[in-house]
Amino acid sequence: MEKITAVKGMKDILPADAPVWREVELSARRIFERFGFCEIRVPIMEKTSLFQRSIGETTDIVEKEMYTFCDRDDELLTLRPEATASVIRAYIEHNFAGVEPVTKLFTIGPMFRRERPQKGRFRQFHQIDVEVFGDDSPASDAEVIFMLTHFLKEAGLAELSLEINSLGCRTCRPDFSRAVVDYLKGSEQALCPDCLRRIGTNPLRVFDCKVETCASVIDGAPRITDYLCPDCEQHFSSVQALLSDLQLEFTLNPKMVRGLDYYTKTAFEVKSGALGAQNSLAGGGRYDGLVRFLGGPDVPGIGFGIGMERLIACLPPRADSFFRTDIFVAALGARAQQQGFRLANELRAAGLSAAMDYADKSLKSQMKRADKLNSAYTLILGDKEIEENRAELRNMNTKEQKSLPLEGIAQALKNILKER
RNA sequence: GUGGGUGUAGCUCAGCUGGUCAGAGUGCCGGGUUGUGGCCCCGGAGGUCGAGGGUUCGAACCCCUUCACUCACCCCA
Repeated sequence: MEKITAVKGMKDILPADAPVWREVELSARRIFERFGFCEIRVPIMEKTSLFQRSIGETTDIVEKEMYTFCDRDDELLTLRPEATASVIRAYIEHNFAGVEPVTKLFTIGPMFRRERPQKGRFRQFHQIDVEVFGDDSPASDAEVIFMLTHFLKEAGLAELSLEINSLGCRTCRPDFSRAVVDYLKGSEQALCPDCLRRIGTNPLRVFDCKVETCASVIDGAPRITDYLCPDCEQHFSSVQALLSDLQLEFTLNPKMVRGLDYYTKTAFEVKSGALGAQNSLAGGGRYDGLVRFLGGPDVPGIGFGIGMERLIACLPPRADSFFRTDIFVAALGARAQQQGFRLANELRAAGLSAAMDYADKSLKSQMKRADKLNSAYTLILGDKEIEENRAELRNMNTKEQKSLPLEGIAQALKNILKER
C-alpha cells in the first residue's frame, strides 16, 4: 500500500518544536499589544479575485503560485498566499474606517504558496502579520519598524540587519521605472535571459538579480532615491531621522524592490545570514493606495510580515525539554491499578499534572517511565499500601521517600509541590 | 518549471574495486534488583537496503526508469 505522507512543502510542527512556536506567538501578542495593536483572525481562504487585485495580476504569486480551486457552486476560492489582502478585506467589510481614524491590527497564521520547497521556503508557511490603516505620517513607519526589530530581538535573535528604501509613489515611480527601462535597453547584451524578460514584465526586479554581469550593469543604473517626488523625498528622510532618533541601526538599500505590486514609499526588510539563500525573515512597507483600490475608503496603510519558520530557524537551539510531570502514579496489581487510575484523575482535576502506565508493568519499568516523563514525584501504590490506606511518595531528585495517607492526598500533594 | 546532492533499523549514519554486507550508535522492550528510575552490564524486537526493471553464477554496491527528500535557480516570509 502506498504510504500516506504530508503534502509536499507542508510540515508537521512536532511536540518537540511546538513550545518554541507557542512562545514566539505569545511574545508577539504581548509586545504588539503594548504598541496598541489588536489581534484579528481572518479566514485562510478568500475569493480569488481579492488576491488577483491586491497582489497584482502579473506577479509570480498570482500567476503561478496560488492554491486556487473551484467551489461546488463554481466560485473560485484561493488559499491565502499572504495576509494583507485578507486583513484589508475585513477592514473594509467591517467599516473600521468609520469607527476609528487609525486602526492597528495583527494576525498570525498559515499562508500557502505553491513553490518548489527549499531551505526556509515551504508551501504552507506561517507569518506574523502587522497592518496599520489610516496613518500616513513617517512616525507610523518608524513605529512599525521599531516594533518589528524590538520583537525580533526580544524573541532571541542575535544579529539582524535592517534595510530600508523608498519605492516612490504613483507620481514618481513611473518616471523612475521608465528611466530604468531606458538604461537597461542600452546594455541588453550584458543581461541574463531572466533579466531581459524582466525588462518587459517587471523592470525593477532586475535590481536583485544575483548574476554577476547583471549586478554590475545595475550598479550604474538610476537610483529611485534620485527620482522621488518632493512628498516621497520628505517622507523618506523623516522616517530615517526618526529611526536614528530611536537608536535603530539600518542601511539604505536603494536596490531593494519588493515583490508585491502594491508597495509605495517606505519598504523595509530584515535579513539574517543564518538562513541560506532565503535570507529575508521579515519584510514590509507602505501601501497607500491599496485600500481604496480594493473598494474601501482612501486610507493609507503600512505593514509587514514575519516568516515564522525563518525566524525560528535563526533562534539559538533549545536544549532542555519543556515537559514536566508533577506526579507519576506507579500502581502494582489490579486493585492498585484501579485505585491509581482514580487517584491520577483526581490529581489532574485538582490541578496537578499526573501520569500513569496502564499496562501493569513491573515497578522498575514504571519508575523508568516516571523518569522519562520528568516527574517530580512518584506515588507508589501496591497491595501493602492499599491495605493500610496510604501511598509511598518518592521524590525523584532526592530519592527521599515517605508514606502519605490516601485520605486528602490531592491537597497534601498540592502543598508539597507548592513548597518546591 | 530547471539544475545539483541524497535515499540502508523509529532517529543519526557505516558498509572498500559487485563475493558472510544486512551492521554500529542511539531510541524502544525485557532482564541483572521476584516493590524502586537516571549510571553500568546482558539479552530482545525492529530493515522487501525508496520503488520497478536490467547486467551477472551472484547486486545495498554497476546500468536504465521512476518516486521521495534536500539544496540552488525563478520568486519570496
